[in-house]
Amino acid sequence: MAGRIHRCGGVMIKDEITILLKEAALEAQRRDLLPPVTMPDIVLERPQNPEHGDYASTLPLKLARSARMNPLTIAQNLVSLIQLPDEIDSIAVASPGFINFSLKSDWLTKQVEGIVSAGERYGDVDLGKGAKVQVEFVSVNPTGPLHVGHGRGAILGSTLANVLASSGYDVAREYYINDAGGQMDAFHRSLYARYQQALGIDAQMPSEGYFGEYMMDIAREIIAEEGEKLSGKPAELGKIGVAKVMKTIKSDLEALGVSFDVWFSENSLFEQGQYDRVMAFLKERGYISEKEGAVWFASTALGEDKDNVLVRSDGAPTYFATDIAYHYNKFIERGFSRVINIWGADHQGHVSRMKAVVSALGIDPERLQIIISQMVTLKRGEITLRASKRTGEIIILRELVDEVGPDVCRFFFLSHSADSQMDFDLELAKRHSADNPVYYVQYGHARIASILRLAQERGIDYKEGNVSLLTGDSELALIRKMLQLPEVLELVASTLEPHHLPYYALDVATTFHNFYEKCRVISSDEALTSARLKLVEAAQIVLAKTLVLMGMTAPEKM
RNA sequence: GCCCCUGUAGCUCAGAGGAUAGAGCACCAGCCUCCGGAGCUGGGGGCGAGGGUUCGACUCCCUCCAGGGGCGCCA
Repeated sequence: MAGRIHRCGGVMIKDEITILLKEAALEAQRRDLLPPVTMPDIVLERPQNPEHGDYASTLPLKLARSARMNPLTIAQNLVSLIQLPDEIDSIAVASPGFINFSLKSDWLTKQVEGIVSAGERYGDVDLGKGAKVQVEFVSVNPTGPLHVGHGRGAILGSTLANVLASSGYDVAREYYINDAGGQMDAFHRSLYARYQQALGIDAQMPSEGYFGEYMMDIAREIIAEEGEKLSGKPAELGKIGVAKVMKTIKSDLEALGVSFDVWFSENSLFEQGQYDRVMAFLKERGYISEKEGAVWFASTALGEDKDNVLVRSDGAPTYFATDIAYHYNKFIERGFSRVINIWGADHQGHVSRMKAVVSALGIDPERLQIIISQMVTLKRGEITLRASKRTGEIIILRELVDEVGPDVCRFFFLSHSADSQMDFDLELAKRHSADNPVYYVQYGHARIASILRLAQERGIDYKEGNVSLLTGDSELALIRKMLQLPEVLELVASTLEPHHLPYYALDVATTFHNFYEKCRVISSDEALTSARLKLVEAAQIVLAKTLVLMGMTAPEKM
């Protein structure tokens, strides 16, 4: 049993210490060493200064006020009640009221075995307990190729989905295809105009149409495949066009390493009757009103600034209306316990009314989490490249991926929090490609692979390696860093902030490179060689896992 | 006018109310008889401004300044 706890690494020991503290606090209250005040949440921190141990608690500081006691006294009282478990080397009290825990180094070294035997499952945590969660992302209208902002959402979503899957959730990755509505209409009419023009007929582009050059390319492609037979059949032509655009979108996403489990069609909401059911549901509950010839959702009744149109006076449902049906489908008909949507900053205004409507549907709005990723502006040196599909000045995602590669793309986008807007300077990205943090991390992995290759060539079997020989500072630092992986996963999964991953990857690579500099792995000392090879293998597992979660490659050679 | 996001080192960004605010790049000075130098070690430099809450604020609240986005019977 003890072995199992060790195998799980940091999270387990962290939880163990938390329980220890809580019990000590309760015991202190029983013994009147602490007044019967309500207990705050016990959180363990990772002190930045290694002299302060592996974990620290500020519980005494938090209790001081309500208990009307000196925090140092509380700390000392608590520590006196804690029995030192095997894993812990020492518990120290530090001013003004910290309790610092240091892990035993032979416990630390033993964890290397745990990492190696867990393999690629190392770091996984069971936060979700199998709960069904949907991550919906990208969901771009099939009216043109993806631009860089969409790439950001794609990377965010796919990484988040990876992390949630490793955190015990049953994850579904979904792309919502807006294949209905006004913009689709504009696309059909634009394509038909281009089709006619390509056939030498003088046709007018609709004013709200799509002027990008790709529209002409699609029209020519269709002519090459189908000839003139689609003249007079704009609907049929549109269908072929949408299919072509979707194919491009899929392949652009694949180039970025992004895939989906479900491609959900907006049209299907009408075909399956979900749309009608939801509207009836809302009407029954009095959320629907009619004025000015249109049908409205009474958002103001739910605290919103204004009501929103569901059905336009021309009878066509709005995007909002179909989105309501879509979310009804997600929560009620498909039974997701949590839904995470990743939207661009231009959809920010949609957030609160969507939450309002979800609660109108009788669903706890907390179950809908919306991540807004701020804008991306692409630059080439000082020149800002504006992305707009309608004007045709598109900065295609594919162009970026082809220029800098998917790994650089993913790492770069991931290392910014979704809340911060970002500039992507193509020139800089290319100029810095040699001393890029991406390569720093991947180089670490390749270096490890090379060491393990050499060991194999020399026929070294390190299975029996004795990890307790790993007592050097740089060796223990590497182990400590590796043990943080489950905590990082927990952090990312609970905050839905994948940007912590690249920073962790950088940290692991740094501690590994540092270890490599200080410790020769393959040497004449056979016992030490075996022990260090085990450590190196564990480091490879951690680095590879982090890279894979980020959707990046873990190269054996560079 | 209202709403959302942002302001941290020369640049690009991290920082779950806690101890001496971190990383990459850039700059300066060092490190190769040996497993991959795409590496390692050291150095200089920073929380937009002002109030407040707190034992303690980059972090929470308010005001101001600056930048970005949104306020359609578009999506």
